Parts: sequence; structure tokens; C-alpha cells
Amino acid sequence: MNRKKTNDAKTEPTRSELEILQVLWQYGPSTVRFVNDTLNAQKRAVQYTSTLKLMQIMAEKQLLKRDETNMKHIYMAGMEEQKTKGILLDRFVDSLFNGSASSLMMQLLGNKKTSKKELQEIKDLLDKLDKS
Amino acid sequence: MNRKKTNDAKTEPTRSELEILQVLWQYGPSTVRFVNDTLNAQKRAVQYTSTLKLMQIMAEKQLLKRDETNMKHIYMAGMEEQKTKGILLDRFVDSLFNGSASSLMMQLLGNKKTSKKELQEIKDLLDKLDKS
DNA sequence: ATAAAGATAGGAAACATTTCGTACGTTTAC
DNA sequence: GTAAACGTACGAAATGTTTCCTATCTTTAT
Repeated sequence: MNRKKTNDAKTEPTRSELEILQVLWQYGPSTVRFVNDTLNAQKRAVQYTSTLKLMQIMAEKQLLKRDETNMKHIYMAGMEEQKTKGILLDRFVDSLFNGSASSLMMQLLGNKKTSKKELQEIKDLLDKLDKS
Repeated sequence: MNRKKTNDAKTEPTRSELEILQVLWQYGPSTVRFVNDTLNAQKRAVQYTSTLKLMQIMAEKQLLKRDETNMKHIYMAGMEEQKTKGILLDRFVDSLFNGSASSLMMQLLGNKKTSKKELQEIKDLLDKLDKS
């Protein structure tokens, strides 16, 4: 059968890949130049060709799509932001909280970083959900 | 100044390291044998020496502590479960939800995997928090 | 006492991820 | 038209993670 690696979409962006996805989610379809500049401004020093290479790899993995009609290729996220985040969140909850969302909440609420304002937002959210 | 890598605690367990931590959190201080058996039963096939090696590395990184007074070393988590999870959760929220806990909640609630029972638990939790 | 089973330690290989140098094509400004 | 700036492609090195082989020591059972 000779099972070997395919080019199928991988559901698991690495840490660096996630940085790139975030830029694309935030600003929409972009050139490598723009993504690289943004990373350098917002995150950390990285060479243009490094970002390029990563984005090429991500395109292969279908983590990104790209429009090659122009010389400056335009890249965009290959999957919906919500869907990707959902998958990552599931995985996170599974691996750290044994699949229990309420355990995660416990942890979140026991956390100083969660402000009263955030708490209120969460409650409002739950109320809204009740009514639907 | 010659800055080089130190043996200081790393705050970032890898995926495999997390599996081991989970076993230790669940069952308390354990031998490599026990951890390995548990991994094989609960997760996936892995050789004893692989688990051993990883746990040795984790001990170096202070992700684990160990009691060497007996020949069968006893390993335990180097940091509190809550603290470690808190750090990982923070990082996760920062990297995926721009630091917003309520955004994470939104995502969580829009997720089919979160059952009504879980939702109720979360509400109860919030109520309890209100009263304190 | 000896063999078998079970422990640790360490090195190296196998993978995965990240970074960047180099080659070379296209566009832009003069 | 030519040089400089800017773009892509690709290979390979650097780094990080995971796996397991082998050597060696200790304990256990006979």
C-alpha cells in the first residue's frame, strides 16, 4: 500500500504559521511583503525570504490559497478563521481540560487577567444564548 | 556577555511533554514504567526508553522533579497543574483571540461540541462567582 | 550463583520546523 | 537601456522534537 504523506490540508498550523494566519485574518488577502512587514512590526525580526518560504509551504499544505495572476502573489487564509480557531480550540480543550469546556471556564475565571468587563460580556453572551 | 541557553524552567511544554504531564497530574508521582504503560493504554504505542528519555529531558528543564533515592525514580510535575494550565491558557487566548476571554467564549459557544449540560455548568459557575 | 527481568543513561537517528543564502526573473526610475 | 529595487523559487543549514538502540547496573526468582 505504501502509505505516504499527501498534500492534503493539515489541520494543525505550527506556531509560526499561526502568526501568518493572524495577519491575514486581520488584514485580509495580502502580499508576502506586507505580511513580512507586519510581522516585523508586531512580532519579531524575520527575513523576507523566511516569511516567503513559510507562506509557500503553507500554500502547498492548503493552509493558504494564493492568487498568482499578478507577479506580486496575493495570499489569503485557506480556511475560515472561525473554523480554524474552532478546531484549535477543540484540540486545546481536549488536551488540557479533558474535553470539558466548563473546566476551561473555571480556569479562565480563576485567572486575574480576566477583567470584570470581560466577565460581564460573557454573561451577556450566555443570556443572549438563552433567548435563542 | 556570551548569552547562552540556561537550564532554567521552560514554560512551554511540547505536545508530548504535555501528555506526560497529564498522566502525572491525574495519578500523582509515578515511575517511568507507570507513565509509559498509561500512555500506551490511553494514547498511543511508545517504547519505554522513549518515555524515559523524554522524562529525563523534562527533569532537566525542570518541567518535572524527581526523587532518585530509590532505584525506581519517582517523577512528579515540576509546576502546579493550575499554574501551568493558566500559563498555557493565557498564551492560547493571546495568540488566537487577541487576549480576549470573551472572544474565546463566543467561539466555544458557537461550537456544537459544547453540550447543553456544559452550558448549564458554565452558567452555574458564573452565578456562583457573582455571589462571592 | 546465575539467569532473567527491569532500571537508568547516553548517543544517534529520524522527523519536523524555521531560517536564510543564492539564483534568477520583472518592474521601476533615471 | 541599464541599474537598482523588488519579486519568486529552491536548496540546505540550523534548530527543535521525538524515537529508539545499546550499554550497563540492580533486583528478583530459581
